[in-house]
Amino acid sequence: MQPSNVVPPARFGAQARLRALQSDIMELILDRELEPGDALPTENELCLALGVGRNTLRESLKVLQALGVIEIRHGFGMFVAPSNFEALADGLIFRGRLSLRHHGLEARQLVDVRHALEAGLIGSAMDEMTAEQLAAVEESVIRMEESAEAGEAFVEADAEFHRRLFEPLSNELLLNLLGVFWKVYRKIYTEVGPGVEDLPALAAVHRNIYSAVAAGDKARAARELTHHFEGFRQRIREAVGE
Amino acid sequence: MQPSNVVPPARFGAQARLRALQSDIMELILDRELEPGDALPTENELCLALGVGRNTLRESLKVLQALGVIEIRHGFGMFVAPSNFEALADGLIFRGRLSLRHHGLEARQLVDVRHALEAGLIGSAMDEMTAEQLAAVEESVIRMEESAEAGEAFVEADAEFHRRLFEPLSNELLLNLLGVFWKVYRKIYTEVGPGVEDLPALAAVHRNIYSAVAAGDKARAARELTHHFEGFRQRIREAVGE
DNA sequence: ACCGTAGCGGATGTCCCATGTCCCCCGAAC
DNA sequence: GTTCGGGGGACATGGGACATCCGCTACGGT
Repeated sequence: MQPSNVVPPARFGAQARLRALQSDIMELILDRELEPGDALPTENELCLALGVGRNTLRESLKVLQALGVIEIRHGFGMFVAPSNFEALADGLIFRGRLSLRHHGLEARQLVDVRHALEAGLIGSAMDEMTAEQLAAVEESVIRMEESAEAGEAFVEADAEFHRRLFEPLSNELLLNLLGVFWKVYRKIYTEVGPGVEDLPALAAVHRNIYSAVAAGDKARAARELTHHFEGFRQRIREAVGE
Repeated sequence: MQPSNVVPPARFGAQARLRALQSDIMELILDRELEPGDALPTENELCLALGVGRNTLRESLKVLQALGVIEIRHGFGMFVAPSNFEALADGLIFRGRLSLRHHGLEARQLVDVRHALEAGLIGSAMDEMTAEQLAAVEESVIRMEESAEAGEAFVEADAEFHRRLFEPLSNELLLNLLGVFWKVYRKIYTEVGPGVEDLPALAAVHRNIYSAVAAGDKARAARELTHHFEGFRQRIREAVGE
């Protein structure tokens, strides 16, 4: 009936079996040479093919959906999906917020990871940056400055600035990862941040980063990025130190 | 029937509702001030508290488990978990393998991300490294060399080497992330790798990295790491170019 | 002939229930 | 005091029923 890959003697841990089922589904996608965008078999067909019940199957399917492996469209079908890190961000944000209730260790580590990523990569990004890309970065800075002058927050321009900074690496996966940490940072920021932000100062920090990049001074660019994060680390310490 | 926080007019996408449920569960953990290791309410209690059926709840729960937010122990209960990136690695490995069927773009990007992480962080790690930690790194290299001489593969020593290299940063989260990319790299490596590995050469590469670190030469350390990855990028190109 | 809409079929979403499995706890026996 | 085994609670799995949604098609009006 089934390929014999089902339920050894159930002697394995339940957790391992669920992971095995996820692997089986991914293996099936690879075996059938499905490409992103292609439809998967229906739930019932998968139940039969994998020899598990619909509930069990759906639990694995949902996990794969959260991991961005598949996309599920209600009433239509399931498809191999392009990358999607949304769920990862949510999980990390949760961990950061959870840690803020204690000593904020993980929150600081999350910020440190973003810091390490950006400071470590800025040099390579500068090597590859074209004049157009540099101009795009400055455009984001200008939008920040305009917003700051008008007293408006500039979340969007901030995200764009950092994205454009690393676009020259032309690594979509890396940009997604940086985007995740940007989002995590942003969330932790609003959690521990002060009621009012010093918008002009924040815009100035980005202006400094830009000018270091424009000058081709990698060491200074990394240093300016460090400033960008250092103040925030301090604030976390204060927030949990109370 | 249910508390009324359910299904506005069901006008929302199904995907969004599932994500909202996950958020609700995480909010509930934060509200009740549960710490890692604490037990969550039972499934039935959560069903009542959140106003959803058990299956729907379980699908969200499994996602949170995969994200490392909670830990489910069969027959005992559910608990707030320490970080766990296992599922993330599986998802990334899948994407890499999937891309190898075509042009290997994502596989190369995955390797590039690991490269960028390690090369970008090695400098900071060297700043913080103590003599004991340096000795531990060399110990891993020696184990590699011994294994290579005996003609045995050294997967474990390899993982340990890279982990010890970045332990000085004392950022558990970052080490987990690097561990994920190590695992992804390893998997892609065995997928496209040659039947036989040049073990002595591989050990020598690590020896070179170590000596650059021991000498305190950051630029050379980053360069040696680049060598470590460059050959592999080439092999991916060959594997998909055939 | 064209277009808008109502209806149909199929697939996923949600839920409940029954049964299997596992784990911790505690009491009894040694 | 230690060990073994039963009990009870909690999760795991499977199946079925019904709700909901989506894309397609066929009908009817213009």
